[in-house]
Amino acid sequence: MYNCTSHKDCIADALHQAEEICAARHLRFTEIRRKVLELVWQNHGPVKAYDILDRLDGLDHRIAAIKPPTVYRALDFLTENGLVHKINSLNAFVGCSHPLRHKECYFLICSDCGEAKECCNPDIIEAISKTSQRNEFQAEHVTLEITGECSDCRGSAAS
Amino acid sequence: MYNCTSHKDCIADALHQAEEICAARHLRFTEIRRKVLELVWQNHGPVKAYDILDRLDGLDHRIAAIKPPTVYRALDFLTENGLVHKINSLNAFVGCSHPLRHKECYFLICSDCGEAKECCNPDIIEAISKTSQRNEFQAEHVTLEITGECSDCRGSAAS
DNA sequence: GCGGCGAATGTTATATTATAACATATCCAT
DNA sequence: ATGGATATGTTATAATATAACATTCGCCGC
Repeated sequence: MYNCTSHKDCIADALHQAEEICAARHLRFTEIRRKVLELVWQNHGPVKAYDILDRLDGLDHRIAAIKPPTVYRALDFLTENGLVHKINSLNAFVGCSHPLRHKECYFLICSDCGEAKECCNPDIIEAISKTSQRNEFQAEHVTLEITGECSDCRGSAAS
Repeated sequence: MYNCTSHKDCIADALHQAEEICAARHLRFTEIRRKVLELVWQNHGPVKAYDILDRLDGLDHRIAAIKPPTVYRALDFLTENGLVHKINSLNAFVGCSHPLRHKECYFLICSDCGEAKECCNPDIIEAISKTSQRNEFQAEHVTLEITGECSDCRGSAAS
C-alpha cells in the first residue's frame, strides 16, 4: 500500500516528528522510546511487542538484555501520546502516520503484505457519532480495524 | 443497556436458537458447545475464555477438569458459526444477539456496567464500504468496537 | 451389529502476550 | 548537591492462546 522510495526517510521523519512533539509537550523522548518507535516503524505494518524486544536485544549489547516491561512501557508512552496505535485484532503496534492532526482513525490492514493504512474519514466518524447518539451512548474510544487485501496484492497475485 | 426481566429467558432463547441453527446446517451442537454458549450468555457483556473455563470446572464434576483447548475449540466453533463474537479490544467473547440476520455488526461496550450492545447500522456499513472502495481495498473482516458509557450508567451515577 | 472414517474431545506441553511489584538510576528544579 | 518525580532495571508470574498427538464418539454403508 505504501510505495516509499526510501523507507529510511519514513523512519527518520517519524522520529523527527516525535522529537518535536515531545519537546513541545515537555515529554522525555528517551533512548529506549526512540528505539522502540524506530522498530515499530521498521515497516508499514503492525509489529509485535516481542519482535521489538528481540530486535532490541540483537541491536544493542551495551544495554543488558531488554525485558518485556521496558518495551511495554515504551509502547504505552508512545500510544498515550498518539505516536503509535495498537491494533487489537493483531495484538500488534503500528506507527501513527499523522500524530498531529488527530481524530478518530481507522485502519485498512492487508492480510497479504501485512501493511496497515491509517485513515481518517469524516463519514465514518459522523456515522459512529450518530449511532452513539441514537443509543444515548457516550463514546470514549473507537477501535475500527478493517482487514482484507490491498490493491497491490490483489493486482500482483491471484488470491 | 439491557433490561431483560428474566435473563434466564435470554439464555434459553439463545440456546434454542443455536440448536435450530445447528440443526438446519447439519452442525453438531454438542454438550460442551452448549455449555460454553450458555456461559458466554451468563450476562450481556463480554466473557473471558478462562472465566468460562473456571465455571465449567465448577459446574460439572463428572467431566474431568476441562482444559483450555476444549474451551477455545468451542469458542472457535461458535464464532465461526456466528453464534458468538470476539471482542478484540477486551480479549473476550459475547453472545450474538441476532445470529440469523447477519451483516457486519459493531459493538457499543459500556466500560462501567460491562455490557455490550450489538448493532447493525447501514450508514456505518455504507461508510466502510465506500472507504474501502476509495482505497481499492477488498475488505474481508471489520472490527468495530466502541467503548464508552451507556445511558443507564451515566444516569445512575456521576461518572 | 460392525467396521471404518471423519469429527470432536482429551491430554500434555508450551507459546505468546502482558503486567505486578519492588529496586535502582536518571533528570532537573531549586 | 539534594530531593522528588519520572524512567528504567529486574524478577517473577499472570493471562491468553495454540501445537501436537491420543482417544473417543457419531454416523454411514454394509
